[in-house]
Amino acid sequence: MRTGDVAVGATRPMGGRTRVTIADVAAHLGVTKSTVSRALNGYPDIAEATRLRISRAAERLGYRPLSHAQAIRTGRVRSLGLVLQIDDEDSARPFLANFIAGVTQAASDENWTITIATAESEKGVRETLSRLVDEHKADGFILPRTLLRDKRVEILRAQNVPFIMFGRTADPTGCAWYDIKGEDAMRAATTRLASFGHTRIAHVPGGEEYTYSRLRIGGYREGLEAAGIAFDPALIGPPALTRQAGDMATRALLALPEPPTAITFAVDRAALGAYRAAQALSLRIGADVSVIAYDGVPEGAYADPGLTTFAVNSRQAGERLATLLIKRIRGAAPEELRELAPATLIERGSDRPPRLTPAALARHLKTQTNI
Amino acid sequence: MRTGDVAVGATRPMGGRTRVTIADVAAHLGVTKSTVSRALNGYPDIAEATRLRISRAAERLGYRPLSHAQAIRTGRVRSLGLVLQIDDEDSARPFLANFIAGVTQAASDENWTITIATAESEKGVRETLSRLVDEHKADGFILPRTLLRDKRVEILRAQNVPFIMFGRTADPTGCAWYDIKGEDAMRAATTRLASFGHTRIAHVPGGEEYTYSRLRIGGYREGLEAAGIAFDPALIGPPALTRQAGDMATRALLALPEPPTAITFAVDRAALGAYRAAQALSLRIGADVSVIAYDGVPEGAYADPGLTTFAVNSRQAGERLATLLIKRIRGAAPEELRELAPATLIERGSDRPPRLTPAALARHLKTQTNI
DNA sequence: CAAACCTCCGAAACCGGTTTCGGCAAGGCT
DNA sequence: AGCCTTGCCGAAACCGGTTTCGGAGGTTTG
Repeated sequence: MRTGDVAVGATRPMGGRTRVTIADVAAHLGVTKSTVSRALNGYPDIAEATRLRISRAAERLGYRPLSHAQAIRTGRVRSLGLVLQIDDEDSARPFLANFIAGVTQAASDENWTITIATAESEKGVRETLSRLVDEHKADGFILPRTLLRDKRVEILRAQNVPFIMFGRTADPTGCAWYDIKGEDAMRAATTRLASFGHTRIAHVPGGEEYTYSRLRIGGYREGLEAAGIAFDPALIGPPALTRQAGDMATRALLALPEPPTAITFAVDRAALGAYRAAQALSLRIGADVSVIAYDGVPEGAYADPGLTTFAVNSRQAGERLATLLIKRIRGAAPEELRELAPATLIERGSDRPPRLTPAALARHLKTQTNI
Repeated sequence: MRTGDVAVGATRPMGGRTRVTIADVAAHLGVTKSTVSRALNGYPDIAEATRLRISRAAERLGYRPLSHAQAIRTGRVRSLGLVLQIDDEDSARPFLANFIAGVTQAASDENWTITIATAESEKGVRETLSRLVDEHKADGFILPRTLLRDKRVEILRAQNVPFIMFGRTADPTGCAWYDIKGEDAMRAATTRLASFGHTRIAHVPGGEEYTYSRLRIGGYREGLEAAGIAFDPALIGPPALTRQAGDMATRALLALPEPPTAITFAVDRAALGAYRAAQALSLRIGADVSVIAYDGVPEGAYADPGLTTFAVNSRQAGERLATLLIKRIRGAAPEELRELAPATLIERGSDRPPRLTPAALARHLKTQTNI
């Protein structure tokens, strides 16, 4: 085939003109493939002059090694795996775009790529994860939404595949992770509310199977202690991850004999449910009942009043996770690859000094609901 | 190495126990690699009995071909490429999770994977796209957010790389696409408003560089015509893609001597800006001014009153795009790979019969603003 | 019964890289 | 001068698959 011949239509599977291979570079310079390979990969037994000559020629000829051709010998495909669970309509949504942006950014800085897959259930996630591992589609995996006991970890550990978790776990042996200090956020939220004069402060946790949930409850209790407020188990509401559940949890807490005048939520979305509950009970968020939550979903800004929350920088999380994972794949010990980052408070209007005492609030609620 | 030997620590780059290769399967059966390969890939010159024997053995031994090992000879990595532009804070966000879910679902049904990358600018997108093409990280690409004249198309066409667009384009030669009939939606929105009794109906288009924008304006004009309303160029507002821009566009339209009592928006997010404008002008959406938009973002449901909109099923879009692209990669002609799907109307409270005539609305507005 | 054809599979080349091994030449050491 | 290093690179094997080529054996045809 002469140079300039170009496949027409779909004759050639892909890539119009023939690729320039390592053999082309070698022939062009009158050296062997092996020399080119070693020069380009920084082996020590190549003369500096030769290395320069080769890398310049490679550059000029536009030589790009095929990562999958390299992979067959090296066992590295230069790709990071990410298996997302997309179940209920809106779970991972706001989080996702920035997170992916962060991950891909860090990855492409090292000239790696991301292989992404989704599943609808935990079981589905494990199955796709296994498949990707079997077919070696990625050199390592990022595990979002870490559970207290996470079967994904068992799978990867058994196959000896590098991974990093977004979130801590119950059994940390051999695990690298990046996590946000949700416990600090919840402690700060609680002391903040206490400093406003609240004495009955409730907490609505997230999903029990998640590690973060336990941590945030811990932070809440620390906050109470720091403020000198006795912990009341009744003020731990039922777990809530959705608006609907948050609505119910809020109603349940307000129905207590001595209701809270402030509620901390482990999850923004649940906190938005409190707005609904408040409206139904003719209560005003940020006056009759204060709210501080965690996540930083955009909807919080559009609520009325705006939701005060501890926002996580998910773009940065993605970036760090990717860089740490690459280090892990390159051999770093997992114990050295653990990072914690703070959440940042976004003050809006949902947390204010209490307008009523708990007792007055209870009386007020009695007049509203006619049960 | 005896069977049972397992690499400890990070000795072996990945995959604890040695992989079972095609040679293992062949040896186990006393045939050659080539026979196994042909049997598994459905070549016609393998006896049915042999094929069965081989595929059963492969199954039992847990043999999984490495796609990158196959790729080196076949030129196919069994991966779909997706380069996302994540620029302004919240552009692609709600769209993304479901879209990716759809794409990955369809891809993994065929045992393909998705290689994803992001960039912040159009230029960045083109650069990453070129890089992925050069390194053959994917066999074909999905191009979201098609522009009227799209340079990504030129890049891929030049390299003869298969692709499919989410959205139509000005020059369709050689292009496969999937798109939502936004023009139909806008026509329906307009006739619907007209049927409510609105006579002054405005339209706020999306970004001018996008194909859809032009199409939706066309639909709007068709709707006017069908309702027997004369087109008034003054009622085409400035393009708006964000809440902020939608706010401004709404104010501009309402400041007209004969203001519209209804506005159609090419984009939900812009329509949400109208709520702000209305509040500032003491107007009630769904009474003083009606609104119908397009996209189906979740925030629309939480607006008060809820935003009536034409929602696109982005999960389905992802699914179809992936399946069509795979067909394209397998050699189907692009002309046969063009699909249009309808948007579905979600009726909420933002579109109602007008409470005031345009003249009365204008008078009302004069009393509000003291300029 | 030989020639011509199929059917089915083995042998070997091939894809584009990496890595091992060994050898040549120059330099250092006694 | 002879020997031993050391630096540098070529030759060839290798990775895990796919694909071409050809040939053995059985079947059909003339």
